[in-house]
Amino acid sequence: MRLTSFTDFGLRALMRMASDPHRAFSTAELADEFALSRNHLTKIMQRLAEGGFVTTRRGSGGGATLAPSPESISLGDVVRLLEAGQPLVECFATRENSCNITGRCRLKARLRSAEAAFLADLDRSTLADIALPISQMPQPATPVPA
Amino acid sequence: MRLTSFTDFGLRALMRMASDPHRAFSTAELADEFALSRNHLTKIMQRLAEGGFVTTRRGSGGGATLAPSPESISLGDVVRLLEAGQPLVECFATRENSCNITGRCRLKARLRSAEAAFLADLDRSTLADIALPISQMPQPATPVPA
DNA sequence: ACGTAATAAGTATTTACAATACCACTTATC
DNA sequence: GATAAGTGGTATTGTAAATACTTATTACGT
Repeated sequence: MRLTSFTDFGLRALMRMASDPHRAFSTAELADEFALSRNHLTKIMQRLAEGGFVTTRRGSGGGATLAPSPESISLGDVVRLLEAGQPLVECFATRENSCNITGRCRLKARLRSAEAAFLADLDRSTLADIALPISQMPQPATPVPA
Repeated sequence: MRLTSFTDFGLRALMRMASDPHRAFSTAELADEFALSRNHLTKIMQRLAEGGFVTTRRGSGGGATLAPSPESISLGDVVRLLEAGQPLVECFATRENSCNITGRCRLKARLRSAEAAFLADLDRSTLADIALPISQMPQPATPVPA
């Protein structure tokens, strides 16, 4: 049972951004914190922007900012967005799956139920509950003045 | 959010075997039903055997048989076994993970809780609840007599 | 009873594929 | 012109699966 790294990093980014909801965070800054390539994180941010969780702005002073308030974003909603199109098991995916007992299978319904329970549990928390205050962040490497 | 194919096929195999709990199923037979290579399924069966869910016997007339009764095997237990060592997110895996906020992170606990909710929901069902009667199986290719 | 053939699990190695991540480059905004 | 998001392509890694081979056990013919 595994979430994609997209979801993992997406949650971390939002957790970080929730600590200062009106500030714009550049992908460069966050990527540096996560020790991840900036372009890779950019793609994750795009998904978050598509989902309406953040707004992005180019250019100087730009970056990504939380769109709604941290209290109004449930963890379940974030996971639903980022895990969209990620089937729990193969037969959840397409109508053209290899399972030849679709329709008679009583396992599928149980798995769906469990998945729903997972998300429902996450819905009990919002970004506000997990915001990571900046004071608790590890010290960034001090930029050496030239 | 995804289960490994190991878990997927393992559940399918058990579901199938639960329909006739005392019969020995050969990996060849089940692999054929699932359109999967026999050796691959063998590895899955080995894991199920290690976990005590089935017993295997070599040689003619051998195969895998459900060890306990279907009623006493909860779906949660099967998933726990087959997904063992499969971290929900990276930071669940090793102490040497890349996340530098371990300890202060409040996300982790929420994810653990959700994972537990997932398994708890599965625990509400047993193999007996999902057994697929043989009469409902698709017709196997008729063996041509020589 | 014994030896042999057939059945079936177990093991090792390799291959294919998708997820992950990086790099080079482009576009927009201050 | 400097900053920062966005895009396309490519390498890498890890999972999934197949192939080829080995070992164990039963059944059956003599």
